[in-house]
Amino acid sequence: MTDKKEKILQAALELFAEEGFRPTSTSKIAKKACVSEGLIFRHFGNKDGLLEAIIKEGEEQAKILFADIVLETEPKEVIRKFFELTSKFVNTKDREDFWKLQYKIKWEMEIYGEHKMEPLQLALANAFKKLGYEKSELEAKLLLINMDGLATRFYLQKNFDVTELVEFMHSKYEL
Amino acid sequence: MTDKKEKILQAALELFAEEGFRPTSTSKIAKKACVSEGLIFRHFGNKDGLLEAIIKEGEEQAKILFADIVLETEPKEVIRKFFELTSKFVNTKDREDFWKLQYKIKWEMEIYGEHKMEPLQLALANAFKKLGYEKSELEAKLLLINMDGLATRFYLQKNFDVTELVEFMHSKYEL
DNA sequence: TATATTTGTAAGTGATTACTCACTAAAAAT
DNA sequence: ATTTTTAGTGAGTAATCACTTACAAATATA
Repeated sequence: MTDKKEKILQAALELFAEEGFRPTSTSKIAKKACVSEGLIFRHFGNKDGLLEAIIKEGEEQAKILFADIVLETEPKEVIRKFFELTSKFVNTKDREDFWKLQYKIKWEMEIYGEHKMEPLQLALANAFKKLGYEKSELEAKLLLINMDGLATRFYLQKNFDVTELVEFMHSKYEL
Repeated sequence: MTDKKEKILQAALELFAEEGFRPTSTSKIAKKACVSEGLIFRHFGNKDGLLEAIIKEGEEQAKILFADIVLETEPKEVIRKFFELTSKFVNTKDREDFWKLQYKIKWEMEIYGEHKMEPLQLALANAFKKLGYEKSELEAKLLLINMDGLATRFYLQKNFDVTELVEFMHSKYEL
């Protein structure tokens, strides 16, 4: 990975997260990254290839975050760690940009990618089952949907207080 | 409102909902509506004016849907009618397109427009208070966030069963 | 019926789009 | 040391973008 290639990825991540994929032109990315426009196509083939590279890189990080939850056996800890995720989504500017991009892409391309959340959903359902919840699968589904709603607000509504609501949500479970 | 003007609005609504605002070209709208491209600018000034006209038209319908909930005094009925909204969002192809567009626009333009939901949130908070809920405002906020998550899944995930989850959510309240 | 206004079109406009091409400079491999 | 491969550039490309303009047809008003 050369220095300029990394600069392209960084600039593209920021611009895609800010303005979306299609509205961001390759010339703008090149300008921000201080490289020639042609270099983008040398390294990534086309604009879609650039997006793929960004998503692939981010998914590696996501796997690490998810692994900690999925490998947890203590049910209460599974729930707790899940809620802890919300703060990790906005740990760094890069991570915040990446997750914002994920949602932007979802709405722009109209693909949800539910399979990526499957291990997380299974881990949650199992935890709820252990805790004696009746409809553990639905409980897990609902929790994931809550996160989608939370993300929607967090990324789109200015001055939205996440922690207040996360704590409230957390308190609703008998832990 | 001439026949062709309405055809433009209809075509634009469908295309904006499908592909988003900026990625949809005025020439494509004109082609779908079977009118000359110039007519779009005659009637709506520019592309933004066309979007405004669509949103304005849809908001009139939204007000009617919301009024039924806000004017309800029986707390249990307020909650019930709120959950009933989910089915009304997908009553007709036009309505489904409009609400899908609303969310697409949110992510494309990065504005949430929380003020539009304020009367609904107040009505819900009041209902929860009457029902003896401790943190009624947070309860109302959470319910609206649930709807955002539900919408995200419904519009983006194929074969997603809304009613199953809506019923489950509904059952969680002591009604 | 004559005039004025609105509705509509076809053919443009310059700017921008994703992407290519011909070319150099540097690094790696032989 | 020489060849080959990679990294990088700058000036192109045709297509498409939102939008304009000049003009015709339809409609409303007098």
